[in-house]
Amino acid sequence: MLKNKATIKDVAELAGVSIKTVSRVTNREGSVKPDTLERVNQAIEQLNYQPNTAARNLAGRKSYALGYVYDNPNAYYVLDMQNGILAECRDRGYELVIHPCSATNKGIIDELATMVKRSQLAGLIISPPLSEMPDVLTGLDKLNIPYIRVISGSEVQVNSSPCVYINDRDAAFEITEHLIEQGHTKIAFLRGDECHRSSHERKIGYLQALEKHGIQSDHRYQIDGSYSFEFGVSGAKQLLQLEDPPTSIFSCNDEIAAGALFAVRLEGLDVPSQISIAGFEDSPFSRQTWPKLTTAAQPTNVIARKATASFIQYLSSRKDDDPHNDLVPHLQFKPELVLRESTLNQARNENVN
Amino acid sequence: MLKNKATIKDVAELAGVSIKTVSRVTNREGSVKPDTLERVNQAIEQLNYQPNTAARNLAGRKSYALGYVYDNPNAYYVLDMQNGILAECRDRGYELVIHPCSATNKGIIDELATMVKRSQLAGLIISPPLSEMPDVLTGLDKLNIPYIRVISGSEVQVNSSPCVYINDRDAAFEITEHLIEQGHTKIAFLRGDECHRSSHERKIGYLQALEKHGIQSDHRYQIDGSYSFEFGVSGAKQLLQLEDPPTSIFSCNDEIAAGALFAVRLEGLDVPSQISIAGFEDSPFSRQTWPKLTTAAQPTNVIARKATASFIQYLSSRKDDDPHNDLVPHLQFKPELVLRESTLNQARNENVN
DNA sequence: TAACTAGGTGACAGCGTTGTCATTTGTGTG
DNA sequence: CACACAAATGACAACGCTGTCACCTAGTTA
Repeated sequence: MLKNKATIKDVAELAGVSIKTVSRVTNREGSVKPDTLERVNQAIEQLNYQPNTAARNLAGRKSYALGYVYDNPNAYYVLDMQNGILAECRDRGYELVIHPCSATNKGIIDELATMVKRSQLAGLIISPPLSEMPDVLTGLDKLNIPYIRVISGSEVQVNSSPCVYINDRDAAFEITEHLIEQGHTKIAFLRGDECHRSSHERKIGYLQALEKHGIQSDHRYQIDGSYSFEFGVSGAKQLLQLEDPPTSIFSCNDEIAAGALFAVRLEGLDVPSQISIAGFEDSPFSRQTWPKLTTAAQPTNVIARKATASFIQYLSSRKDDDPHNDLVPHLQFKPELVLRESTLNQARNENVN
Repeated sequence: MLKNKATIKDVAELAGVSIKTVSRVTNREGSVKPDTLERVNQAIEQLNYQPNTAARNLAGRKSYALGYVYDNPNAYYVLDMQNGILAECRDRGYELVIHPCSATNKGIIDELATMVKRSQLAGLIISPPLSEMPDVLTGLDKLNIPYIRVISGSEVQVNSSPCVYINDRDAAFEITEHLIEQGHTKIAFLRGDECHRSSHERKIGYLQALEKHGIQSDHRYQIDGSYSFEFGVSGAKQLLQLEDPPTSIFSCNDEIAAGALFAVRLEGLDVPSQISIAGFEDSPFSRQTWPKLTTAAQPTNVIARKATASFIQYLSSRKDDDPHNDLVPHLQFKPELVLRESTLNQARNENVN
């Protein structure tokens, strides 16, 4: 296929040194006299030598590959994460190994361990819901596999592993407050999957906003479900059948909101004049409805990139014998409120695009 | 937990064979007696053995890594492809390097060449629209980089590179014929992106069905656009404004169909009793509408998997000095008609789930 | 002067797998 | 029964690199 590349031997021969010395140079180990260094570098340049990664990995030492582990049904989210991670990896000369898996799989830890070993991964990047499962994390800790995780959380947990916190709680608080400011007091909440921490965080934010504004929390308005269009439809239907239905629905994500919107419009209600609907995530769903959805934007791509950058930094600086250094990265992001027509009475816009 | 991973030696010992025989099994080289094979496979399973990629790459002249190259806005499609490829790669002990890129980028060939070299890839898997761009293909041919591509096409092009053909044409024919059987004669067609061959193939199928049944093709009913929800909305609106609007709309994919469905229902029309709508692809969109969409299912995951399997087989069997052997894989798939409520007058179902 | 240091350097043994080629086993033939 | 020939299997040397450890200088100390 491609040209046979120069090996370390060729370089050594040309520079008149042993292969070990060449290795010292390429790995910046030091202990090389300046003029030897010069000669070797010249030979490397002349032959356009690039160390063979396979041989390098085989022979031992660290690897230049990360793994991205996910179990998330949301294709948009996963691809956004993946693209962000990939962008940073390319920049830093790292490889990325993708690993979709099933969180319910009992042998998940073995599976991950095998993969890490096989591909000689330097560490793992883990997104929800896997990143929020204690068993998985302690399993990895036990095996001493480094990882950074993205989770839903409003506060940094000190002394824990590298982590990126998405402050869903405060963002949900803001969305709810926005609805209250629009004059709503009967605000329903459609919650996503039990196993996603974001479901709970967003609900907490919702409840806190109600409390702050002295609105009684009403259990009939709070329905638990899953992050799906279908639940949005059924949840909204259930709400509308109440003798005193809500005037607004805050859905735990855009997919649910799209379902709710669909169901509500089928009942002949106008959005937002008769009922307001808000989502969360700023996924394509939120723009592919009419009216477009008010939501909270989490720039997943950017988050993934920054997380990856921090993680790489962390990996190369950390000492194996000193796990408790102060360089453990803890990033925080808060999704931004995005106001659109689905909750804005005054700003109705008939244009779908 | 198995900190020390099993090597080929351990497997060989447990199975009572030489390491070479184990290698034969893991690489499906053949020349292994059934009962030996059985024993080795059992040992592999028992030890949870996974070949070390670094060692393989080093030892063999070939590499055990593939690249997946895509430039496709459809997250569901990309992820389906990716998961399928990945599943097969895992089975075969191959690594996968993901490479999202921009088809409009002028230096795309250089970009791919660099990546192939850096990651020592054995070959590339390419999906539309990149797989349908002649410049890209000839560029890769020139560099002698092996690839398999997935394209929309109804006929095998002999003497070309490995290829997977998705017979969109015949499937579109069937969908159109189904609409005709339902009594429709005013059938509109909303076409997707110009640069996707599938747009054209599906339209050809549509036209052929009209012709076969003696229905005059009407240009006012045929609108070109893009694979997006927005186009579905605007396209449908445009159709409904005709003084003689169509009684059914065949959309080039589910996203367009979902948009069309949305627009049509906003106009107060009932689906399917007043107007029928069909999509294509069987994406989640097709199930997240009400009524659910009639569509054509292309099992992307399976297709990706089989394509990968053939490609690996091809790569390991092919001789560098004999590029024109008869083993060049040419797979064909035809999307299956999926009948749902959006086109079935008799079978209306109020249940959204 | 001998002994001791430390900075440079090289010889060599793996790392886990595949390729090559030799060897063993089985099968059909005269 | 011996013989040829194919199928199945194994022994062993790569593959390109790093880790270990021994060695060789000079320069320093007592």
